[in-house]
Amino acid sequence: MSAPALQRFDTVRQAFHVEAPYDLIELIFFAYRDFVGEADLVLASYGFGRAHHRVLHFVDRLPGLTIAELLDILRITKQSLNRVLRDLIEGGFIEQRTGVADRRRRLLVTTRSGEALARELARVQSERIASALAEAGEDTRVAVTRFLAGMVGEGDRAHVLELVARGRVNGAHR
Amino acid sequence: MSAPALQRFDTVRQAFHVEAPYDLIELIFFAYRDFVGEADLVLASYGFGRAHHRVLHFVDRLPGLTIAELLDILRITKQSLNRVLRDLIEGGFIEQRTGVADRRRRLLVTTRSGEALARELARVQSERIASALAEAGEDTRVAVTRFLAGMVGEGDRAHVLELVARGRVNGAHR
DNA sequence: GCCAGTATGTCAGCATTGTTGACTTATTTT
DNA sequence: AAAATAAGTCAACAATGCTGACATACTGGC
Repeated sequence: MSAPALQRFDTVRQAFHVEAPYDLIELIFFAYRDFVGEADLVLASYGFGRAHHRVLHFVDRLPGLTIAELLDILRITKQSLNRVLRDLIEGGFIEQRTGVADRRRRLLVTTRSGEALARELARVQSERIASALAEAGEDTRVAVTRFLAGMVGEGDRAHVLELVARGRVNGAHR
Repeated sequence: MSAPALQRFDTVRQAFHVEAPYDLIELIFFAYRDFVGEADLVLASYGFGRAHHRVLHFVDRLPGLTIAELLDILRITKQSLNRVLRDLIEGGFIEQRTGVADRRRRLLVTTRSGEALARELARVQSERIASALAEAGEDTRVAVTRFLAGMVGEGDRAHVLELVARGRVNGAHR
């Protein structure tokens, strides 16, 4: 919708007292809370937190990821990243390799145990997603995927969709 | 699905190398990041954070909420809640009233400016949801609602759905 | 009316994960 | 050789979780 069109819509919405989708706002909160909460339990037994999960997940999905790319995905500072990355490297879950074309770069890859943990976390979350999709009806998946993509900021959406697709390809090749 | 049925499903899944829904796992991360990120910008101009948003939101939606109920919704400790609640009360966004039936209880309600801020935040988030739904096709809403409800932990789902419904009723009455 | 239980508030300390700012090192590009 | 880039590090701080301990006010049962 264009900007003027949005303004007209807004006027109409106010005139008719269209209610905000409070049910969805709240369900997003509760769904996310439980979605990440279950993984947190697994992580806690390794002494890790959510930040470690995010790093491990994307390194597993995008092997050879550089620090700069990871910072861009997570939108945190390198100081924040370094803390959790150090934990993962010292724990033997992630390894750094020096870039070939550019030796300044650190290419991140999971070790065997890093991959195992990443997959275990993905499995837990997958099961919750699968059961939610099953309850909602299997044709729900396309709708949900499109909805979630639409929730991503417009400026970032193309990039995010490209990353998600890149992850799929890598995943299929391993 | 029953537990033995899930085990059989798992065996089949492994045998056929069924991929986890990595696209959805990642889209949930990116969608949530941007969904709350936009509200964070508004909150920052008031000197508030996400924790304040959650408290303000539920007090606005469920006027007369008690501390105990709020703790149950947010799943945090009373010490954590008290810090942000104090900020909101001192800032004049939330008021406490003594319970009538039970004078130990503190019934929480938003002030005029608290209501205004809560509605402003809800408006920002509503617009993102509305545009995501519009892009995905309007019939998506039912599917997304069911999916999100299915993502909530089973033990909590009935309670969550009741809360969401209660909020709607109150909202219509104001 | 007393007493156990409940609802709330508060102090102190700590962990995780985010931030800014400043600076270093290694490497590539110009 | 100089400038730009990729990454690492130190120090300090903020937001938001946590545990444990204890205080206050009120209710409900006996």
